[in-house]
Amino acid sequence: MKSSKDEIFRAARFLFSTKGYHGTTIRDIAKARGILSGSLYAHIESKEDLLYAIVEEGATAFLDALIPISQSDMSALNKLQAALVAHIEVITTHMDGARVFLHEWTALDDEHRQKVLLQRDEYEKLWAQLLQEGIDTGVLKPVNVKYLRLLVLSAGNWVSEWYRSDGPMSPEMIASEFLTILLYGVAE
Amino acid sequence: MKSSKDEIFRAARFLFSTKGYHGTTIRDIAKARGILSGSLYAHIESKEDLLYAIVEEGATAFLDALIPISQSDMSALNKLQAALVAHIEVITTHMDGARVFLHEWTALDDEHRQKVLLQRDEYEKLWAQLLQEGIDTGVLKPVNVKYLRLLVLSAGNWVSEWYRSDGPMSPEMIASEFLTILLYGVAE
DNA sequence: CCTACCGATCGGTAGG
DNA sequence: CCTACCGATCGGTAGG
Repeated sequence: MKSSKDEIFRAARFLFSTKGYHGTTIRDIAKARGILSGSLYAHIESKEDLLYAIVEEGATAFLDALIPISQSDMSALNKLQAALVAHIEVITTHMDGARVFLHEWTALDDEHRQKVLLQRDEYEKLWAQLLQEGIDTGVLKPVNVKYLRLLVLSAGNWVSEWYRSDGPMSPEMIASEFLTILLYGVAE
Repeated sequence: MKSSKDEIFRAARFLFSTKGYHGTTIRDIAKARGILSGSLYAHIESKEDLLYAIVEEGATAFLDALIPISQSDMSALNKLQAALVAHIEVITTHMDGARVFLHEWTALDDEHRQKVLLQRDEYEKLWAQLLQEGIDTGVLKPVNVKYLRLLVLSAGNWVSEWYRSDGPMSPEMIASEFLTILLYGVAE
């Protein structure tokens, strides 16, 4: 059962992802649903509230995917692999939401932005722990964890800039190729 | 000699980078220069023209840094190293312009966007050639060049999201650490 | 969800 | 670079 509210969110997610929050008007969203702009306010509180709901949803999707992996009893290497697959799968299966989370959180008001940054900090902390575990157990070289985390998440996040669901690369293939290069390098 | 026009460009670069093109008003830019919005039009043609000038400047900075490296007679490995350093230096020394180029080109009108995308395509082609040369001369493993280029540039581009000039990492250190991980991997 | 608006702000211009 | 505007559009609301 898709409610009107769901459809409004879907339209807003797509438009915010494509044209940005400030580049999207309330009338754009209404038009995508075939209604007039004033009618939106039966379903939403404000444009900013709509943005926050979408960004929060994105942040939560990343955390919900990583937390069970982080808490599992897999080996450090398997955790790393599972986490990279999960990260790229969140991006590729929720492209619009992930893109809005990654790029449009700057448009949030102070209070909402603070909340989202706390979620992002938690996500980054879990990744740092996971990589540190790999180093501590001797499966990863003793590199600077902050650099490594930045490199992994940088490459992961940028997938949202070029991934196309109708392209030749599946999420699993992307994650697998990235992981192989990261683990073993490209020097012959 | 800094002209008024230079100062307007500087203010616009900063504001577009921080709040986005659509999130920045012509009055924001004027205010940063201590003048009124109408007065801007003695120096610029339109808001969109200002955006294009800044985005084009960013695209050209990346190309101007890469082309001499690409055409030099360095070894493939030295080219790769020099190209990564150059890419990260363009980002870190022109943060605002690079960020506007990387994120705000979507706000350009069709004609300007096409021109910028041609520059981006050329940049990516040079990188692909450079990596292919590494594979052909046997210094890099025969991995999929497209994946590798995406991984390298993804990690490189995302630097624009977290780099702070007052932070602990210099551009050279970032490039060096990234290159070491990419070449030799992190698996122990 | 529509009709019918509102005040505020937008990018931009004419004439100095 | 300012004064003084312009028409268009913005996010949002009252009352059905």
